[in-house]
Amino acid sequence: MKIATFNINGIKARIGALTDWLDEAQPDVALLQEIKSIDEAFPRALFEDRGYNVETHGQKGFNGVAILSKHPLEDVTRGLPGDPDDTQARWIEATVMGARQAVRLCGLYLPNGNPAPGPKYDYKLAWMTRLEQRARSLLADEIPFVMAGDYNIIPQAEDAATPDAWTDDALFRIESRTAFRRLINLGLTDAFRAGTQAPGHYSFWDYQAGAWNRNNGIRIDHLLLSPAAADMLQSCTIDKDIRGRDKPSDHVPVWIDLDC
DNA sequence: ATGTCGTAACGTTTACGA
Repeated sequence: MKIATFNINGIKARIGALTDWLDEAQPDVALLQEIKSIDEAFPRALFEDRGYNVETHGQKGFNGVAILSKHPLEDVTRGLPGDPDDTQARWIEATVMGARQAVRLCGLYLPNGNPAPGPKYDYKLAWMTRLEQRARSLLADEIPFVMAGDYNIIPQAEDAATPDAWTDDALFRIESRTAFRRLINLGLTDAFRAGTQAPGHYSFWDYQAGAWNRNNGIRIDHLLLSPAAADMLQSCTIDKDIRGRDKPSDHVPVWIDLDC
């Protein structure tokens, strides 16, 4: 089963680029972030016509996540547990049936957190504490799971072309990286790092200052796998070439092949 | 070159978030 994460940076502006990629890549599941749309305005027919089931968790103008799946989606839930006052649309879950077993899919758009320090950074770190609690709960459920999305975390220096430029940034500050490490220390696998330790692999290039042309990127879009899901991992691929197309998102798709 | 996008709004330009 091909499961992808893709921060599309606005559905209205990305209809062409997104449908082109879907038609070529043919993922079974696409976990989308930053749809920047309310649910009612999401062009679901575009994807239903291509054989996808569509579940959204949107809000006006900002944030918003969605799941597209060629297989039926069951037990869909919206919102990361742990703070009833959190109104930001950053989390959606659903269960999909593989050939042999069910897999819980979690799509996430982790807060950016800049400027740091400050209230936005505090929100990011608090959100990551809730994320860790959700991961612990899912581990206890003993269902294989995938937590995929825009983590807004550069895990290590090898994941940035110019790590020194990110020292004080919320994406690379020690508290952010430590919170990401806590997820890994629970036993979760960073799918991309299961395949290579090499530097120079990125999933985001800023629109500014010719970042793409200079390959000044960062790797911030991740798929974390529970131990049972990691046992089914066949490969993890970054669709880098998507960034060079017309009207691209600033992120590219990252996907795994899961033998489930 | 305080460098680019996407979205919203008392819109024809500015503010905000990234």
